[in-house]
Amino acid sequence: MSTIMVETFQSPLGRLPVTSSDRLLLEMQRAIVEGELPAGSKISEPELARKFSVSRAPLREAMARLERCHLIERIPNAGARVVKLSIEGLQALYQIREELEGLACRLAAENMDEHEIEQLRALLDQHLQSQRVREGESYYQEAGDLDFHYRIILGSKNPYLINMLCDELYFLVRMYRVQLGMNGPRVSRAFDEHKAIINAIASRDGELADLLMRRHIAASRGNIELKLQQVGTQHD
Amino acid sequence: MSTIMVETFQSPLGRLPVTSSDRLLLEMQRAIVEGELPAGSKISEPELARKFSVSRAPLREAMARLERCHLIERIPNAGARVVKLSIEGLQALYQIREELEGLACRLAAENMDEHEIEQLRALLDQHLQSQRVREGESYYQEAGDLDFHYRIILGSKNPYLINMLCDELYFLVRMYRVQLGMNGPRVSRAFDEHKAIINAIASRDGELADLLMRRHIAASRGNIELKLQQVGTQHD
DNA sequence: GATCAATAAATTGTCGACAATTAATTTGTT
DNA sequence: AACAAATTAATTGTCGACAATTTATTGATC
Repeated sequence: MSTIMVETFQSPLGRLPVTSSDRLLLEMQRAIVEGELPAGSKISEPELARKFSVSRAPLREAMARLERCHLIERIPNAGARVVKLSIEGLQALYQIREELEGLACRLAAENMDEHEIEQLRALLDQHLQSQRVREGESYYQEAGDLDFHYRIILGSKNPYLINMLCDELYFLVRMYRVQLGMNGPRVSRAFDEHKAIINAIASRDGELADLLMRRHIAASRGNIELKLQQVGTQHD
Repeated sequence: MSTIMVETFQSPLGRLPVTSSDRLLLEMQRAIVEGELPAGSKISEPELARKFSVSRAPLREAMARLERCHLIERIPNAGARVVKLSIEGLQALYQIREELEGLACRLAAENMDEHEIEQLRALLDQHLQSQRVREGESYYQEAGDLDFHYRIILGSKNPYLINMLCDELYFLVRMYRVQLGMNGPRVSRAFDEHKAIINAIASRDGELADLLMRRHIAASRGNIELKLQQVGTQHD
């Protein structure tokens, strides 16, 4: 018996989108992360249902899942709003991220096989060849940085960890990244940090990989904090 | 202006149950955790809807939330089953728990105020006076052990951490605990470990509290692992 | 008798409409 | 004119029915 293994799903669903509510979820995740549905704005069920040409049933199911990944906040009988980005929120989020992705690195160093590590190296080389990364224009937009973290998390082989990071926290992380951006010298530095993390994993040094990932995430947070303070003081 | 603050919600909802689907969620969580809906059994939407005298709409919303806390597993167009308990699942779950509750302890040592710590001590004293705990019969059933971990997690003051641990992972943890039980000498040892953790938090030693909590959880896991192996070999 | 195809039954996903709750508007009073 | 209460409008939560998909059963073929 031979089955054709599909490439690792990096879909937020863990599967191909089959139902209406699946498609809605993906579409709304994108819209919120990219700011098309502005942070803090109210979500009208009838309006969105018309916009996407579906009934409210699958829309509400999609919204339940959006709430799960912290992209919207619901109050019973009152409605839902897109989350707001804040420094406190960022710090609380990245505190968790440091811990969990550090753990993911440690586990990845134990559990990733040589082939997966090789693929990860290839991915980084691919990023290096990208125009935008070389010019320090951006990194976040590429499936790039995301994919790098994704693969390490998947490499941990812990289903709960994978679920929490890839399905729940990452959209919010991406929302901060996309709306407050990574650019300038941080881009190439982030790239170098990724390299170092892979090397640690490849040499099966989980402790080091853990440490490097924590630093990497802390640096990334500092970068976004600065931007947040800038836009925060803009409107004073 | 004076507002009356309600006691910390230890409701899984973070609020009082207002809607039908809220009540359904609580009821089904209890039923699954206590094994009334047996592990691995299929869930029939029409049947359960009749049983609880509601339509399928709120039932499906409750099921979406049950999936979120890993109590059921759904396959699109195919149905949902109650999760099965396994050693691999337990290990993956407790691996996360060690990390996150360790973090929670560290943060709690920083962020809990004196009053909260005092309340926590009072809670433990209360447990000690409980008949069942003194006789080593059980600990898990009390809101007891749960409440202890709950309060520390709440004490971390990190909303994402609180959400992940209290709303998502804890029901599965309780399911392992309730169905595979804690009894015998482990009960009083667990109590002593709780005491030590509080002391560390009270002396603002986050590092120690972290360490002690990790050990506490690891010990608890070992205890459940033994039980799982027993029931696992029973049916061979 | 076993295997596969076709049909039938059951279950899930989606829809439109109604009931309950909340928010907005209007009206009346100070 | 400002505030409060009552009414109106809008939104959310729930329901029953239909459509699409999957599972079970039946029947045909080798």
